Amino acid sequence: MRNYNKIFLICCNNYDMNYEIQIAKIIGDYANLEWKDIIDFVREANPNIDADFAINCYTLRKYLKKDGKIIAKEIHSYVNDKVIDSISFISSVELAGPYLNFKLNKQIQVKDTLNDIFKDIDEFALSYITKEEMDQRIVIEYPSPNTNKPLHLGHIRNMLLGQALSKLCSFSHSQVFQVNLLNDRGVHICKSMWAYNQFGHGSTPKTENMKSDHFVGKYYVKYAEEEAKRKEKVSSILNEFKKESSKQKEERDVAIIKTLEKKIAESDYGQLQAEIKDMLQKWENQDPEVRSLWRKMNNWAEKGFKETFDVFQIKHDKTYYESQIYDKGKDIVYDGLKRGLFEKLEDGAIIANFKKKGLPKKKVLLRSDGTSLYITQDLYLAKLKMQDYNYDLSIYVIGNEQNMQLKTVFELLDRLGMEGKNLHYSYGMINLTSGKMKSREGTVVDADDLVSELKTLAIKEIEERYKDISEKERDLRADVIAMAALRFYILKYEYTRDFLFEPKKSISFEGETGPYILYAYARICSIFAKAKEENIDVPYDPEKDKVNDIFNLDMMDFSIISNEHELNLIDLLYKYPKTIKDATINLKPHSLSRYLFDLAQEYNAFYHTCRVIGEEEKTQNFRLILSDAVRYVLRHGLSLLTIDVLTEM
RNA sequence: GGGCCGGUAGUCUAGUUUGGAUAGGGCGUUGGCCUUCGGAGCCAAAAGUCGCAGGUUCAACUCCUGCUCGGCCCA
Repeated sequence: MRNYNKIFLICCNNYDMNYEIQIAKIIGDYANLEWKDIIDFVREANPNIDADFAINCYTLRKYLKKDGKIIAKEIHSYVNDKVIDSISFISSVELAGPYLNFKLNKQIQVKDTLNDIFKDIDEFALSYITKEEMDQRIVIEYPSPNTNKPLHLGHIRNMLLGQALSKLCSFSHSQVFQVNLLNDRGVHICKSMWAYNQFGHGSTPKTENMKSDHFVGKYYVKYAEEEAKRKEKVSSILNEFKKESSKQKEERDVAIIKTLEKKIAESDYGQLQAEIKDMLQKWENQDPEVRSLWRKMNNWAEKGFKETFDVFQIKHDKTYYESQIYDKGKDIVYDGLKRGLFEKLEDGAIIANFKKKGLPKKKVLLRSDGTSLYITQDLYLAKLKMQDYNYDLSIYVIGNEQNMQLKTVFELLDRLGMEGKNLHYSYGMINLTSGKMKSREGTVVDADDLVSELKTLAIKEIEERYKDISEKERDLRADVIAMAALRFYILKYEYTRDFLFEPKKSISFEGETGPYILYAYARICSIFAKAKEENIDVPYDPEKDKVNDIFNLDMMDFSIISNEHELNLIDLLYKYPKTIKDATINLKPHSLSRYLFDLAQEYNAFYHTCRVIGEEEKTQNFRLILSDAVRYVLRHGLSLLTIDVLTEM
């Protein structure tokens, strides 16, 4: 005879209130299987069914070779005849065709859930994540910008995703190392430098009273304008050249092409290109003048980035500089060549060949003149990260336009026998109504500008509601609200998805938004403040941000629960650990965002139907503690998304 | 030419990893709710061939094949 008491004991253990596992164990006992074989088939019941969990017994045919309906019938009578009396957390099991519908004993669920939340919310939140899924060493690289222009909306998505992953992973007890790579050398920065030499006249961010990275970006735009102007003058020649050189090899007229090339080179446009190339050359040759200007402009860019990172509360453990590593990694390539992994072409270039689908047929790793490429540096940086952090997992937060590039890098690292897993966290592009964001065409949404626009909007909203608010308090609230709006807006989308940014419509403070969630939070606090005025004991004092440990859950009577909104809230609270697991293990911050919105939404529904203050004491106490549980979970979840809360808004 | 990703009401989107009961939200539209704890809110209604066509299955938004449209990348 199987030992049901054991199940009973586990169920009563507050550390293990995972009802799905308990149900899987019961079925496992019946079918002589491990609960792990069954757990995936225990699902949350469809919302239109009056039950908490359901098993579709067709799914069990894998183990029990019978018709699903017959399996359901047999398990149903087994559970009802032999098990249910010894199990307290299930109130009933019903049969519906192939479905077995389990209803929980709500009183037990409420007590277990609230107990776990207040006992240790971290432990509660992590209770679905296994030990093996924790305790990893994870390097997360983001946002790795170029230093020739300020950060834009695309970087915001990158930063918020990288930051959310970092928080989620370190919350689940992994050691997280956040690193950044500054792409501080190359043609792009030379262009800004060139324009500064032309038009800068020794000005500085200070003399122009500009944020320093915007100052650098201004010259990048100036360069682009200048280039366009000069290009325009030779546009007919360029077109001719393009036309001729795009012809089939046999049809091309080499003489014409050479003449056109010469004409272009002699034009202002050609001159400009030559000057940029020359500057790049000088940079590589350590020319003091070029290097000095380069250092100056990069410092401005980096300083500006840091200010923006501060606004987003981003801190990196380490910053790598492309200028310090771009030339390294050659040894890795030579070593690979020696080991027969790569191939040397007749002209001296070293390449890797691929046969796999989704990879290029070949990739040059080292040019014939021995100079390195981006990919050479990528290999070196991976090695460097391993030296620095000895990681288990290295996450690259990089847009999906670089899918092939990253896939190639990972394949090479594999081939070279580098240990540690690599993951390209490949997020989707943000498009504008006008199409793609292009910095040189000025169609980017600037990160700092967007933040300040949102703040202005938030200030307006606050002033409409509070005439006499102090400027300091107003700005503080506007700050929290604006950032909540921005963060939630970005983090509510599934990360792989491209999405459209419409400035006026996109970021609102109503509906499915960050401020909506903050509003629910503030409402709860408002109830507590009001209760306090009426000398009612409250579980949380919003004014002092202090938890009052006055409610003894063991002494509370949960038999009064009957309202569907109360039950919905309990269900949602119960689901929090599952959400955390999905967000953390599958690296999907948006599940957490959506969950928090659902919880806020359900609380608002509850709020409009159920009074808290002034109800009969048992009900009032229960609703106070339930409200506080919601408040606590909201705050906990929001903090993982780096969204602050307000007790008043 | 090749590879990868996506197509869900007027519109934006969740769900597809692991097939399972009546496909969830938001915005917008229409109509209600302020002498009750905050209207940045709540309730209700209208709105869907889940891109198209096949296939697998007792069962397909979900898996497979082909097509189509869009995005990105490679040559």
